[in-house]
Amino acid sequence: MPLDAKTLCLGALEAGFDTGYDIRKAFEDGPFQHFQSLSYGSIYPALNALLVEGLATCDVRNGDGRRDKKIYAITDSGRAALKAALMEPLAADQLRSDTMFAMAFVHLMTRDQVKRILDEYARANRRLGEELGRLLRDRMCEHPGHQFLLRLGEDGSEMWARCIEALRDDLVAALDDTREAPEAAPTGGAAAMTARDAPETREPGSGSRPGPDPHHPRDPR
Amino acid sequence: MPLDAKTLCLGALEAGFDTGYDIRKAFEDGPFQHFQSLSYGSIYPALNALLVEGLATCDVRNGDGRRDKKIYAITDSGRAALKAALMEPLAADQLRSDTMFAMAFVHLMTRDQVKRILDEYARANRRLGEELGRLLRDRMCEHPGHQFLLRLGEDGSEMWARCIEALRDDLVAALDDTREAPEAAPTGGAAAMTARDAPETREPGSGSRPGPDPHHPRDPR
DNA sequence: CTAACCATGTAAGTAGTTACATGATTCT
DNA sequence: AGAATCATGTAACTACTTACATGGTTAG
Repeated sequence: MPLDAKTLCLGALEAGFDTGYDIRKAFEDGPFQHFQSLSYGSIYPALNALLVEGLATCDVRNGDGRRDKKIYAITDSGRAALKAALMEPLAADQLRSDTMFAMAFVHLMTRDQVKRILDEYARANRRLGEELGRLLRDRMCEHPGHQFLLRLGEDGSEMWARCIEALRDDLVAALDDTREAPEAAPTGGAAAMTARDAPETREPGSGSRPGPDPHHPRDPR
Repeated sequence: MPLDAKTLCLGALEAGFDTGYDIRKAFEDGPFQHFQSLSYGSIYPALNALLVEGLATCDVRNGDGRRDKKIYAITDSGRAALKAALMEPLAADQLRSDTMFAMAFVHLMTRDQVKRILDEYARANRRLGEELGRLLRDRMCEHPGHQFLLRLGEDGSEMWARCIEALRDDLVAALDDTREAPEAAPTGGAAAMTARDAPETREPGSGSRPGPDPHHPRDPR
């Protein structure tokens, strides 16, 4: 079973996000953005439930004039509950990618449309990677867990973008072939194969392909 | 807006899955498994809606003795509707990874638990990659779109697994450091406390991360 | 002989999201 | 002046999932 809103909020509190507003930001632009999502409508009720169950406490700060601010904090039993939730088997990842689904129907699109979609998609992934990287470096992250999270987000996004770009050209080429030369083309051939091989052949070093190469000049300091 | 159940079914029909049962398999074990999910409760109503709207037709096969089988087929206007859906801006990918979220709280876990979770996670991803690869090769896929989908799924999963493995060892090492060298903690609450401390103690000099080679020996093979 | 597979469907439940209501403050 | 940010909360809605109901067929 996937982690529910309460557990997610507990985690956010443990991570140092201490108001409803702040928690939402953690899931919107913060360290969790790539891996979970949660909106106000889930957060505030969850927070109240945590209070009732004694898993969190709340300290109301009078914000002179502006709306009162509720500072939440996780309790020991809250931390125990979080721990317990992490102990039991974690649900498998769930991905939903309309773009990838759409790619199953390239035959209904123009070459240019396919190219545009894929370019945009790769760019979006790269942007995400950069944002996570910035997050990692800007507020220099003490926390090994957070570092891990952000690095993986960064590396994963970057690599996914490279994958897309690597196979994009093959796809577009194949499209041209099947459309312009519906019969003859043996195709797929060279370009496709080289890209294809990379992942499984444990080639020594030659392949410049989409291989995992998270070697960004990560701040060797 | 994400693609709805109707559009997803339309796509499955276009891809050649022609019964409700078959469509579910396409999302469960088939080419879409990695990118979308859909269950009976959505599929059958969607299929009926498509019939009503003239986007699909249905041919009832009498399965002597066994339950009748309904063979669906996409119509021209169905194909047009699918095409139209793919034309308008596609929703961004949405990932939900409880495992990655959990990694933000490694300080609440034992070293071995972290290792176990990560190993299992990497293995699961690798399995998925292999399954998609098998799918790609077994029923040799004519279709450029399907090929693209399966290849990306395969490569992506494999690479993600590698990423995990590459950063896993660093994480575990960092964990050992911060835990084993807590400045002379009196330790009232045993292991839990020492683990707890890590995040806020802004460790002064040392830095758990030795500068050189922050990650992945990167496949020195 | 039992488990898994084939095959369709529905009703009830779930867990969320969206949009709204409210309002001060700070940036452009 | 207007937009964005800070800040909390709720009610209505939505779109799906789960579990059930049904039952023949095939493989171990």
